[in-house]
Formats: sequence, C-alpha cells, structure tokens
Amino acid sequence: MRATGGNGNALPAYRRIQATIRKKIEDGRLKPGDAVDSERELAKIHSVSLMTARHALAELQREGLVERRRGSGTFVAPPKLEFNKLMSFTEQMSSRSMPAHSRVLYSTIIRGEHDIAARLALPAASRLFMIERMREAGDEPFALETCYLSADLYAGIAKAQLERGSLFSILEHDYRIVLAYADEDVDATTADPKAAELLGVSRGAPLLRIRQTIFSTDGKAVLYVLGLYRSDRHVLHIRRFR
Amino acid sequence: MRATGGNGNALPAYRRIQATIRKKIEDGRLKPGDAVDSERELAKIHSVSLMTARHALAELQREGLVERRRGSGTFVAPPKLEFNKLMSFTEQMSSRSMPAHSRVLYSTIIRGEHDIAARLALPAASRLFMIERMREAGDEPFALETCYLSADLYAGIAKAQLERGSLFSILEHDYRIVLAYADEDVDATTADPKAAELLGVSRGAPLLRIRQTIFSTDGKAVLYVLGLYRSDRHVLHIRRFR
DNA sequence: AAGTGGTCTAGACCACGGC
DNA sequence: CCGTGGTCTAGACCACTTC
Repeated sequence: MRATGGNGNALPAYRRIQATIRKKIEDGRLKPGDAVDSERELAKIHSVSLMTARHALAELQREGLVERRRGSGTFVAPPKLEFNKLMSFTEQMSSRSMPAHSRVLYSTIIRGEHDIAARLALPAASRLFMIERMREAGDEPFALETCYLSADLYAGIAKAQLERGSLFSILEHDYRIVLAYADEDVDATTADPKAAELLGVSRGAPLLRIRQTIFSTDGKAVLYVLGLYRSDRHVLHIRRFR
Repeated sequence: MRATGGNGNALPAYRRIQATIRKKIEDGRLKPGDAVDSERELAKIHSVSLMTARHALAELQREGLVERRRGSGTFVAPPKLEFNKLMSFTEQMSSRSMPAHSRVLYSTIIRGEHDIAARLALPAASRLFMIERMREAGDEPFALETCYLSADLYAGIAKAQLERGSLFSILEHDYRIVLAYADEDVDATTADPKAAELLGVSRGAPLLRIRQTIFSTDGKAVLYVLGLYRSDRHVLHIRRFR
C-alpha cells in the first residue's frame, strides 16, 4: 500500500490538521478549556493514521496551544502571556492601549563610530544612520532612544517614514528583514544636562539605560539602540526561568 | 507481533536511546559538529523501529542538543547559551568563575508588611522572614539584597544556614521546593545615604533596582527579593524574542 | 467498560545532500 | 547513486481517567 499520500501538494497532512484546529481556536469555535477532537477522531475525519493525527496534536502541545491529559483528552490551553517579547515601541504601547507618540529629534549619517559598527558586525569605518527619537506617552516625555543601523544596507530610510510608522515595520515590510531576537544590556545611570532637559527631569535623576542589539532571523545584527528611560515612568518587566 | 515492548521497565525505548546519546556528548565521545548515529543506525543498534529512533532524535533536536539536516544527518549542536535563566547569586558568580561572598547584615521576623505579603499571596498580617544580605564580588560590595519569605511556611531558616549555602539550595533541598520562574520589575534609582554607605558609592549614585517574585513549580510565590545593584559593577543581560 | 493519550512496529515513499 | 531526514500507514498494547 501507498505510504504517504504522495499528494503532490506541499503541505503535510499533520500541518493541515493543525491548521483546522488553529482556525477553530482563532474563530472562537473552540475556547480555552474546550476539548479538541481526539487523536482517533482526527484520524477518521482527515483519513489519516493515528500517528499522523498524534503528530499534529503533539506539536500543538509543544507550542502551548493545547494541553493533553492522558486518559482524558486534548484541550485548548488558556491564552499564554508572552514574556520577554521583543516589541517595537509602537507595539508595546498599543498592547497596553496607551496613547503614544514618537518624535524624531535628529537624524543623520555618521562614520567612524567603531564600537557601534563593531556591535553591528560592520567594518569600523562604515556609514551609519543615527536616529535620535523622543518617545512620549500621553504628552509626557518618557524615553530617549538613539538607534543606529547601516546606512549602506538600509539606504533610503527617510525621516518622513520614521515619523509615520515604526522602524520595525519599515524594516520588515520595505526591507524584508525578519527580526528574531535582541540582546540587551540593562543598567542604571543618571541624567546628564541634555537628557534631563529633553526628558523633563532634574539633573542626576535616575534613568534606566538599555542598550540593545537586534538580530534578524539569519543571525545578522541589524540595529543597535541606546535607550534612556525615565525611571519614574517606566519599569522593565522580565520573566526568568530556572 | 508484539507492538510495544510491554517490557515492564518504566523507561520508554526512546528515552533510553536519548540517554545513550546524551551520555556520549557529556563524556566528550561526541563533540559539537560530530555526526550522531542516524535514525536507521539507532534503530538497528537498539532493536527498535525507525519511528522510535526518530522520536528520540526529534526530541533531542527540540531541546537544542542536536541539529538535524535532511539529506545529511544528525549532528551535535554547539553548546547553547542559556538566556534569561533564573539563578541564585552563588550560581551566577560561579558560572562566571568569579570569587563571591555573601554576608547576612540583618535577619528578623516582621509582620504587617501588607504589600510584600500580598506579593507572596499571603494574608496581610503574615509573619515574614526578612533577610538583608550584602553581595560581594572580589571584596568589592556589589549588591544589597533584601529578601522576604513566609516565616510560617519556612520556619527554621537560620542565619547560620544562610551564611553557608544559598537560599535557593536550602529551599530546594530542605523544603523540597522546586523553583520554576521569577517575575522581575527592573528600574533605576539613586543611592540613599544608607545604601550609599553599604555599597561604597556616593549618595545619588545610580543603582539598578530589581524586585523579583520567585515562584515554585506549583505556581506559588515563594520569595520576594528587592535588590539594589551598583550600576558601575553590574549589567543585566537579557535576551528577548520576537 | 469505554475512551484517551503514550509508546511502538515494520515497513513505505519522498525530497534532499554529498560523492 | 546511496544515505539522510521528513512524512505516513494500519495497526498494536499499555496506563490512565471517567463514568
């Protein structure tokens, strides 16, 4: 007998099964706690062997979308909160439904910034875009972010664009860059006169400093961002696992 | 033919296969980049079907221990760095091979600390251990940590004990608590006179403040820790994923 | 007892990689 | 070409939960 459906279409059967379940959950036809079709039911419905149905469910379980209980069944998992998630300023604010603004203070091309070029794995003398932005939440200054990226690889990133959408979305849509993760160094510092004035705090006020290098899925450093956050308006939440 | 070895022993075949591979890697008989036995080889060696051998390798891949390349084979993955890992001070220091000390400054039982009791999901009037510790790395003061835990649930945690081992190991060994994760709030503050003196910095020096609630595997809050870190001696590294 | 997930068999065909 | 991993079959027995 034929083993796999040499079905010609690219999508494996277990993926199709997962898709139907995912869709039911997204549609709301299945809510957290509801029972998903059992392995045997899925096998019959999709004319597939038990192992294949099982494969589909096991992978959904690993993704955290469903929970499986032996002797009992497979159930839609409660919505999982995502921790330590890399989000753009825009995304962060909208996820908390806070009105947010971003203003480009300064934007130029620099050259010869060795440390920053090194963090982006570029030649020391590379031309770099430097963009200084003020982040505001509800008319209150909130953070000062300076970001750097290769001026050669991402030529044409205009100030006008940045006022409109997030840098993340520009990179993802216009440059087909898929961002994957960021390594961040977090420490504390105090406001120097310039930062104090821009952020509207007194000199010497504590600021949270976050230096992040953001990598794309192919492992290349795309962006280096230095952020100074008003400590009275911002707390960084992280979850660590043992 | 018999399907599964109703072998009576508790360990599934795929676990045994994984164990042999893990051991080879730990022993150094397999180094990163080396080829692991293929599915077919493992099936023969362990007298097991292809699917079972496959299951073993697939799970090792998901753990990040091996990489699988179609048409090529299965290879030992380069050692993976662990990010955002919850570690005790002792573990953190030894993982960087830094000589570290910890000194208990103060230890008492308090009562009526509503906010802290609330964070530990205890009644507002609960009795709490409060332990204030100085962390030192190479004779330099480094951090000030105040930790709180239920004095009723963890009676008998003595100062003497704390001088010796880490609180983590006491909880894990003496109280059979398995710690799972911590939620942390990070911000910046400046040194007040007391903190300044203890940490050996000037008043107003920037400090990284980390407030963590540590949970056990059963989802209960076990520990609340307020840490003040000298920003000139400490950077927090985190990785975020998209 | 009936149903569920967990493990397992003894094969099969496919797509891909390296020689 | 041959070996590799990726997908799949049509069953099986076991341990467990629910009724």
